[in-house]
Amino acid sequence: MRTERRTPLNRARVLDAGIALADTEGVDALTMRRLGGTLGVEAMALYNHVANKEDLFDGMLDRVAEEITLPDVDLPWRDYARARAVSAHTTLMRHRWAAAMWTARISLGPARMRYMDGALRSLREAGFPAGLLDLTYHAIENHIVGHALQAQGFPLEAAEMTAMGEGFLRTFPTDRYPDLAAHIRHHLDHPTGDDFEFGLDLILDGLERMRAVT
Amino acid sequence: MRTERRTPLNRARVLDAGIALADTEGVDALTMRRLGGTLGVEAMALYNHVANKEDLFDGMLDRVAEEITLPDVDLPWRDYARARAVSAHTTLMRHRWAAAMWTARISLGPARMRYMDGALRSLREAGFPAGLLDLTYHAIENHIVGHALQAQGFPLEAAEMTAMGEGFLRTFPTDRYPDLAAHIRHHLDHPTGDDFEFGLDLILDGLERMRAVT
DNA sequence: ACCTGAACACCGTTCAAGT
DNA sequence: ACCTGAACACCGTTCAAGT
Repeated sequence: MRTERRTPLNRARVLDAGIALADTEGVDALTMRRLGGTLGVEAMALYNHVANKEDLFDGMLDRVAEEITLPDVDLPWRDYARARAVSAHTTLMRHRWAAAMWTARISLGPARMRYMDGALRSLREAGFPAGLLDLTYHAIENHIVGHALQAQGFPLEAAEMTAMGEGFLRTFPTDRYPDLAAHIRHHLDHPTGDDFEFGLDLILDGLERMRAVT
Repeated sequence: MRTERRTPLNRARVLDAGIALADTEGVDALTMRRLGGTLGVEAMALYNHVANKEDLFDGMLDRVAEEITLPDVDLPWRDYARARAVSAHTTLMRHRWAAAMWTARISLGPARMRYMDGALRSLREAGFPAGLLDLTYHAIENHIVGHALQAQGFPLEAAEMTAMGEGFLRTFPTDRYPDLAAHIRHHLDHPTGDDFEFGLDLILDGLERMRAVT
């Protein structure tokens, strides 16, 4: 049985395979050799399509950014900000490894530039003055990334989550840290965790109030 | 010239050396061999004091948590939350590598447990009901971590920052992303970035309002 | 143009051996 | 009790060589 010669690699296929590997096995499992393996190719072949591992991550990140739905530019700023934040949040939940790189990397691809520029434009057109605008943008963005990073510590499956928590609480010094114990128990009872939109609306409400004043 | 026999290693010295190395050279430069080198010891000797690299990071993180000043428990919740958030923020700015691990790791040492338990206790005693309390805690925490992660992408020195930005803007498609370009320019003009407290107060104000209602 | 083999300078970690 | 040498199974990356 002869294995068919695969269609030649290209950058997009390398990036997508990288995302798939990081999604399923974790970002630590993403090595050039393993990534090559999933594509039926030696590790060195990847260097024809990405400059190095940094460039690979930057490319993966921008491809993730493409998955974020940018709202209609004519929406009121609050609806625009809310819709884009929710979409960014959903996307980062699908690709949890991306959270730690999301704002920490300076290198921006076109999709991330569109994302940022659109958000900033919406705020400016809503009348946020220069200084407040940048603070506003970061307040929202920090919440998105902070939440995604927090979610990273938890397993994806609810059952797995419960098992982890039970084992955790068994050895936990509940009497010394009663409030923390209650907090952990709360996480076990509410594994879905819709607290993203709670914090988001808190921020958006505050921003609307500030905008009205200035 | 004979080198004096050093006082034997212990866990605290290993952790502190790890923090110092990560602070100065970046977390990627923190390898067991290099860390051993800074302590005048072979890499393998470290395994007498930390179980493995995971354990090393967990230990370092808890030592960082010790640097956070926990406010007086008798303070009103808003003052407590604000003081602890500002102290956590200052600490994470000193140890930027810690941001990505801060909430993503489940393994908690005693210092982080004290930090979390104290924060949760203050909110509970202020009358936040069970459900709201956990949302509140995360809203604040997400902001701290989100901001720290965002700061990670920027160099520490103002001069270095300006140089980076100038080079960045030179090749930047300003006409295609005018609002993003303005945002970057804003970052260059305000390298200090006191936007942490802006977002923090936004959240705290919103929380106080919710607490008053319930 | 794209891929591979061999090689280099690293990693984390184990373990028997030293003091 | 603490440290080391040697070793193992990996890394990212370069480069000459193959098709």
